[in-house]
Amino acid sequence: MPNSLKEQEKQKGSWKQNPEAVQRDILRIATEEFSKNGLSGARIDEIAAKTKTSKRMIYYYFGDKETLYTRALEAAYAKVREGERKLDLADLPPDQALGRLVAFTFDHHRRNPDFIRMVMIENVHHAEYLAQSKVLRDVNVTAIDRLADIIARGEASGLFRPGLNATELHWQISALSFFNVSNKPTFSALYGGELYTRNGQQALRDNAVEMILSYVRAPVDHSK
Amino acid sequence: MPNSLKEQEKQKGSWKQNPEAVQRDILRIATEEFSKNGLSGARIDEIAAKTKTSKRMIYYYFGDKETLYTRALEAAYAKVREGERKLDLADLPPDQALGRLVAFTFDHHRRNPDFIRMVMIENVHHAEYLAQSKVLRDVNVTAIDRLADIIARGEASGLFRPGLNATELHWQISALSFFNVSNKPTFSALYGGELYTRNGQQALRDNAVEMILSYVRAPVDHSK
DNA sequence: ACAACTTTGAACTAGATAGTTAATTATAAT
DNA sequence: ATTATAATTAACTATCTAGTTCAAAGTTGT
Repeated sequence: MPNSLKEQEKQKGSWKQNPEAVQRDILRIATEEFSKNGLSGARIDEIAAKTKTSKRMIYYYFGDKETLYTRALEAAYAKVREGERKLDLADLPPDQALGRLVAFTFDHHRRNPDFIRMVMIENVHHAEYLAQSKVLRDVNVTAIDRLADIIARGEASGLFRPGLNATELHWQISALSFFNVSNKPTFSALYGGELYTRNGQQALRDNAVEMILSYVRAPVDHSK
Repeated sequence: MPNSLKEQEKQKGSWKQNPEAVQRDILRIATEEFSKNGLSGARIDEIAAKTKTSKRMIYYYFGDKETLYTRALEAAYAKVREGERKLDLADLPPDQALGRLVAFTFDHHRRNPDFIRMVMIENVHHAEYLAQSKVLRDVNVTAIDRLADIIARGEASGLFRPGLNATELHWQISALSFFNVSNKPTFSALYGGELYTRNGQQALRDNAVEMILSYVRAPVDHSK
């Protein structure tokens, strides 16, 4: 019987050293598993089985389960915030910039359900691991800075009402974009999947853009 | 040495039968523990220790951990939807009714973090337990019905724009109210606690009301 | 009085699971 | 060549934890 592929791969202990790749591999699988099953739900043996390497190496590089989870959480944040940097809004007029930011955020969250689930899980854990991570504080302020810039330009041009708060606005955009992904399972189970069809999602996104834009624009007197 | 209180309480096996109370007690503690630690994070022994009764009785009445979790989830939904029934909006003009509904929902979610956490946890589990529960489907449609009524009255009076969708509107109100509680830990950790002070929460609530109201009102032409 | 149900309490089991040990081999940099 | 680091493999341990069993006794409705 000729050598199977597996035998060829594992042939007589020959391998390359590549610490970064091994750690990336572990981290990728760990993110999948934690995101799918939660911190206590995920199994180290299961993670090990799905990596190209072994359980031993997980402990070699990460020490324990909680550290692995923290690293996976950090990596998820970093990856998502990295994806956001592609967006350049500085050249657009403030209302268009904001509309595009909302639409982008909505889509971006939708494309990264694993990240959303990591954040959900971290919230279930009262953010105790995130709170201990020094890495994470810095990555996230950029989101606020970008909004502050748009607000400043909007107010200066008179397009936006005065007194807007960047953190509040970020909260509102996040709420609409995050909930859409985080609560899809229960919402669909209770009210059907209409909002999660292609058309349903497009409507929710357009509505989100509209809600945010009409919120920031100088208010119109409804009393007359 | 005289009888201690403990000895008096447990005196010579004499007790009242009260199956409902025992089950309620178990369910109350179970909700606390599941809500705090998640399904796999919660410990049956811990739940048992905090009840007035024993682990044996948990299995006597609920069979296994997953059933206990499902019952706790059902009870949490029932309790919260019950609390919502106090609200009577039929006599108010539609825009006031809607504004009051949004403000109420925002506050109501805030007052019931355990419920929110149960729903978060259920979403982490892809709503698999909720999906199997027959009880839960029915309890939740009333929320939609109430909104459909407000929309109908609003459209008829010309106060609201045509074409509003009750499920979409419910989604929007839920998103703003739910996210506020569910993501408080990570949001505070990343951006500070300003939005979760008394003033911050009041602002978020007022903004939510305003966002929803300006969204449903007949649109104003901004182009002129 | 009888039977069905409820409650107590504690010890026990079987399996799962995070983390370890140890012996060994290969690689890469100097 | 030497040495530190990277990688492999597999068995092992200690603990935790869901769920069970056993033996008994009190309660309640009929």
